[in-house]
This record gives sequence, C-alpha cells and structure tokens, in this order.
Amino acid sequence: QKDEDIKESHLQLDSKKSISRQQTNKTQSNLAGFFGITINKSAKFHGEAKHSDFPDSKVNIWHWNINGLSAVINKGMLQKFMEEAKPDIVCFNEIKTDLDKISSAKLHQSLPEGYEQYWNCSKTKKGYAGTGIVTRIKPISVEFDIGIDKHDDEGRVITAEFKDFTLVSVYVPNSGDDLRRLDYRTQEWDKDFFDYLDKIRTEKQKPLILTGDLNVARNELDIFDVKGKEKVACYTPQERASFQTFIDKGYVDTFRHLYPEKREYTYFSARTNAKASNKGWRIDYFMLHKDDLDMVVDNRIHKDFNGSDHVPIELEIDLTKKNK
Amino acid sequence: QKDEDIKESHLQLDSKKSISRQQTNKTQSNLAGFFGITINKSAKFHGEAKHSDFPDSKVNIWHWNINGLSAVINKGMLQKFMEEAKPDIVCFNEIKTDLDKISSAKLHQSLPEGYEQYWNCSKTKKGYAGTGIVTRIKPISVEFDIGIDKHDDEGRVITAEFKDFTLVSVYVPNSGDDLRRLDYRTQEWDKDFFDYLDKIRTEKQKPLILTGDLNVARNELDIFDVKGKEKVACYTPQERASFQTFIDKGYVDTFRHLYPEKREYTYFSARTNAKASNKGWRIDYFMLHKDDLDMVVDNRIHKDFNGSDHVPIELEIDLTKKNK
DNA sequence: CATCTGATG
DNA sequence: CATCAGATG
Repeated sequence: QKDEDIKESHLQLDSKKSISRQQTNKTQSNLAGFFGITINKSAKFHGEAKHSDFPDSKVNIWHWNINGLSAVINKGMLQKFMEEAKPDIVCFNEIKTDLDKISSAKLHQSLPEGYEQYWNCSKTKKGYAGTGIVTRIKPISVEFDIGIDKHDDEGRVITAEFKDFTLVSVYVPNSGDDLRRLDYRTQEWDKDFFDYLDKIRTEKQKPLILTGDLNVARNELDIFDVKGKEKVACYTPQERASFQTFIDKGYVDTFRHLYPEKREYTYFSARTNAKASNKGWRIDYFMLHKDDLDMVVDNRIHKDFNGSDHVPIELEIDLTKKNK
Repeated sequence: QKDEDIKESHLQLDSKKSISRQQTNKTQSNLAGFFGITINKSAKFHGEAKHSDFPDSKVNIWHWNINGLSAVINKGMLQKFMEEAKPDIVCFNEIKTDLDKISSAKLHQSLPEGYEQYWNCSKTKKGYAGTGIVTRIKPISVEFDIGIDKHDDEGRVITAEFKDFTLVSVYVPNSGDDLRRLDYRTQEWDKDFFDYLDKIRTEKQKPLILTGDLNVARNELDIFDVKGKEKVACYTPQERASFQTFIDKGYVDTFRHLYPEKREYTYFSARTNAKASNKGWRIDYFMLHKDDLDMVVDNRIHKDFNGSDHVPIELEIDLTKKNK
C-alpha cells in the first residue's frame, strides 16, 4: 500500500522532481513539503503555501467537521467557507473519502490560491472518517497518525509543526449508536492519544494546539438536554471521565475557559431538524496546555455557517503574547 | 422464507381472516385476492379492486419501468402517473426495493382508491429488479415467477389472469455493462421464459398479453444510433437473435406492427442527458400472438412523462373485437 | 447520472 | 436525516 501511494506521487510530480522510495507514508518531510504535496494519497492535489513563515502576529486557526468532503465541495460550501473564513490554517474532520474519488478540478476550484493541503484518508474502511489540513503558512513538518498500528487505519490524526506551535488535528472515534466501540474509544484510543499529545509537546518543546471533533460533550452546559444521554455516545460517564483525565493533565478547553457560562453548540443531529431548535452538542474543541494559554485571543463558534451537521470553530491567537 | 412471508400476511390481516399455511408464496389464489393482498411481501398494502369484471369493452393497460418505487413515490410521480394515465391495469418494472422499505402511508397516498396491488420483490439481491401489477379489475388469479428456481430469485415475472386475457408483466435480465450475464440471458432465461409464455397461453386458452422492459432493441429503427452498439447490452447480435426466435414463434411487437416506420424510444440513459437530445432506445414492449391481435386498438409511447429513465407505454384494447 | 442498500454518525 | 461506497443499469 505504501508503494502504491508513492507511485501515485511519482505520477503526479514533474518528471525532474522525485521522492525517495525510502520515505514512509507517515512522515511529511521538508522535501515533500517543498513540492506542496503530501505522500498520503493526495499527491494529485498540488498547491503551494503563500507564506513560509507567519506574516502577522495574529493567526486564525479553524476546525470544521465537514461530514463528507465531496458533499461540501458539490454544495459550494467549501469554497464559501474558504472565502468567508479566510483561515490561515484550517483542519477538516470526516472527509469520508479517498482523494481519488474527488475531482481534482473541483477541489482546486474550491480552494483559493496560496494554500497547501495535507489529507489523511482511512486506509481500511472506505468513505469513513479521514482528516485534512489546509494552510497558507508552510509547515516545518507534517506527520500522519500516531505511530500505533491499531489506531492508524482510519486517518484520524495529522500533526503539523510550525515555528511557534505544533498543531494536532484529530477526529476522535465515535463510540457508536450501540456503544459497540465505547471500550476501544475510552480504554485504548483515548489513553494512547493523550500520551501521544504529551510526547509531541515534550519533543517539540513548543505550544501544542489540539483541535477536532473529540466526540464528547464535557458537561450539562455542552448539551441541549442531558436527559437519557448517559447511555448515548458522546455523553457516557466513561467518555466524560476519560476526557476529564486529559483535562487533569493540564489541557484546557479554550472555549469554556473564555466563556464559563456560554451555551453554544458545534453539532446538530440531522435526524431531528435539531439546528432550527438549537438542540445541539458541543463536541468540537480547541485544547491548549495551561502553560501555553497566553497567546489565546478568542475561540468562536460559527453557528450560522451551514453545509454540515457540525459548524466551524475558530481559534485566534497572538504570537507576540506567547509565553516564553 | 415462505414462512416469513406468510407470517407477515397474518400480522396485517384482520384477526378473523386467515390464510392457509399450506399456501405457497408463488400463487395468488382467489382467497388471498379476496382480501386485496398478495402473499409475496406486500401484505401490508391492502386495496380492493373497484371492478370484479371489465366494466367497459375498452381496456387500457400500461407498463412503466419506474427505476425505483421509492424514488417515484417521493418525487410525487407515481401519484401523478396514476391520476393522468388512469390505467385500468398497470405493470411496473424495477421497483428496486423490498416493500418493508416503503412507507405504506406514502404508497397508499400515491394510489387512488379502487386498485389492488401485487408486488414481486427480489428474494436475493436487495434493491434490485422487482415487478408490480396494480389493477382496478380484480384478476381471476395471480402467479409470481415462472416455476424454475434459477430464474425465480429476482422478482421478474407476474402473471395475472383476467376473464378475457392473461397478462404477463416481465422485467427481462439485463446482460450487464460488461455483458457478464449475456449467456445467462440469451441461452437460459430467454429460452425458459419463452417456453413459459407458450405454456401459459396453451393452458389458459385465452389471449396472452406480454409487457415489460425486454432489454433488447429490435432493430436499427429502435435505437438512436447503432454505431458501436453490437457489443452493448440490449443490442448484441445474441440478444436480437434470441428476440427473433420469440417473434418467429408468432408473437408480434404491437408498436412496430401498428407503426412500421415510427422512430420512438422508451428508454433514455441518464448518463448523457439523452432524453433532451432524443438519444433513446425502444426496449419496452407489448407483445401479443398474431392469432390474438384483433382486439388491439393502439399502442402509445408517452415520451413526455417524466420520473424515470424509461417512459410509460400504453396498450389500448377492445374486448368486443376479440377473436373467438 | 440515478437508483438502491448498508454502514456510519 | 445525511453522508459515502459499491452494485446495477
């Protein structure tokens, strides 16, 4: 499978350029970054970041669970999002596709000039999960997945290192309608993933910004009605307790930190026309370690943006306020 | 599986009514007909025929390949069709569903009062093939399939006997994009099905009216452009030759018989916006034996009716002109 | 390109 | 209810 990916890259690259066959599909080196591509199935979608470093001290980072890349492109909502949000960096969840399935012309049309793209697609189940990072600031490096085979099949993590911070985009496994994956999620995934975050933060020696659909509502304030939700995925005691262990490690839910009382949701089930009646859940987050919070300016939830069952969230940071 | 079907019937019938467990799911007896239901998975959809015999000497029989019963219902096109066509009897092809999947309320709403319904769903592949007959004249008997196991899995045939004729509704197996089923279609299905028709006509000793998507275009006149079509399903030499053997047995393509020069199509691929440019095929037919043709008044192709990739066709007959 | 199913959320 | 894949036409 690795061979296949690399072959695809070769096909798409100009013939004089080349990527070493030794390169794994898990690590995005400076070399590949220089070509504006990733190795992991997205070689066909070029793009060159406008900036090699942050042009401004203010940076806005967005996260959006798009519930299908194909759908948001075809509805014109990806283009609309990029034009209106003008993100410096945006992390996508649930792309739900292999990139071979996406028309490269349509994707190109949806993304303004000056962005480069990194996509991590599910290797096993097709049309499932998957993440992406689109950025106009060139990352120093990009890594896919967390280096533990049993967690690395579904394209759930992309880690992009920039000069001033490391950004981790995650789509946490949902426990399932019947909670069939609750044990895997809380006892295996969460533990290993939280360890991965600690490891990255220690290794890189710079602030870590985590964002994504964490598939857990933290508290009563984060769900429209707790009644009967203790046996519903994203609000089981197990998931909430597991999330609490992460918070106990020192990581801070920036939205709740900034707005201790605010009731705003990021996800509205399509099953019950939930958005119109504001029956939502807050399950998409930005999380920073408490020692790295100084640079956080704001964290907004953009409820009015349509196109998915999740709405986009935005973190604004100020690099001049970074804790040294 | 038979047990299951019968159990379903029981559930839906008034408790004082009952159907013998001995009854097979292949034969619709007078008893079940009396309840306005069929045994074959459609028990939940009642309905009572308005007429127990032909109220008029003129009878109009329609056939329409609807490309998905669910879709035509949801688009409102089934209701529109029933209201505009006012068929005495209509045969549907490609219902593409199990009736459990259809909202019985929606189906009820789409069909005017006074019709009873017979549905033959694919037993193996779900969402595939399937036929139906909806009639406001109560049939004397209704049979499903042709009594040969290898042909009877996909719900392709319903035979309804009326006082003055026997009606066979068929959805002939398509040979497939890659012709993978061409041999089955021409060497197994066609042979056995044509024999079945002869048998029915002999046994019933009354005119046989065959209608359906026969998945073959008879001649150059029946296809918008023959170029390259010799290797395309519905126009291979094998399919056309097989169809010719049927014609050689004495069965007459009523449309071509009435209109020897007319170029009208019944199917327009959705793949190329074919309907707007009239790039169609004539693959839906009414066929009667040459000895039974006297009662045929007209056979119309209703090109302007939308809702499917096929258009409805109509046979008008006059029972007073029946050959004795 | 349009239908259906089945998995998933 | 809405996404995607894959089968089928």
